[in-house]
Amino acid sequence: MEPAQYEQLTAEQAITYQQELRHQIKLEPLNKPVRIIAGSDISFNKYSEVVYAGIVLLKYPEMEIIGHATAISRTTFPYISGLLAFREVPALLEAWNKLEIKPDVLVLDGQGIAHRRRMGIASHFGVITNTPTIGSAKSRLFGRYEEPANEPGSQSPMYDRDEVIGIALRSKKNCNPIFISPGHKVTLEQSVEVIKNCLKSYRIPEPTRQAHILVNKVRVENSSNNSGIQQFDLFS
DNA sequence: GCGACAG
DNA sequence: ATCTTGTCGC
Repeated sequence: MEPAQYEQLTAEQAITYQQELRHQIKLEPLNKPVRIIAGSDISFNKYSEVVYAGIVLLKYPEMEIIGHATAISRTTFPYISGLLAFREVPALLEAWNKLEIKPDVLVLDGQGIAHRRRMGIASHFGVITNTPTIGSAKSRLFGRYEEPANEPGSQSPMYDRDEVIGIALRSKKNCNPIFISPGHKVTLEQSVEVIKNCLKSYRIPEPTRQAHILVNKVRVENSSNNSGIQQFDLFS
């Protein structure tokens, strides 16, 4: 199924589709060393169907920005906990297709396999694009965990029954932890290692933090003109 | 039925 | 997610 058709799905059909996609997830070690990493995010105005998607490319582990791509799209698929991918993936894919260079791994703002059906947005995007992905969420969606110690680097596993599906990581002292889980084509251990190497002095890892800054800038610069799509002035 | 609930 | 000023704590 094409992401452009997600709009037509009912919540029930979306769940059925997740059940099919979950069988395609491969949590294997990364093929090659990470040289380029990317972060993605979405932004939108409240009550608006217009969504601003963006992906930022950075050198790893320097975290130097080397490029980006954005896309302005629309969606009517509502935000439903557990079905986030159906609302955000279509726009993210548009930005993804505009990238001049594809990263060795992509970090998405949300869960990977730390999801009831193991199909968080990171796993979903990774499977349909056949790309290594990592989920880095600001809050928990699913899974049980013990609060990690209040010390940078402290972590504790997230469980579904007796299965480890992610880790709660204290990325910064006195800040709530972030939730890391592999999306596709990467292991949980590598996911944690990569994210740790992406941390600066902020709670959020650089790829996702920069993507967030980018999409908000694009939104503010574009939502002033009522069209929702790129506007060009004839002559000037 | 009640509480939880990525962005 | 977005709307928003000040304010508490390290």
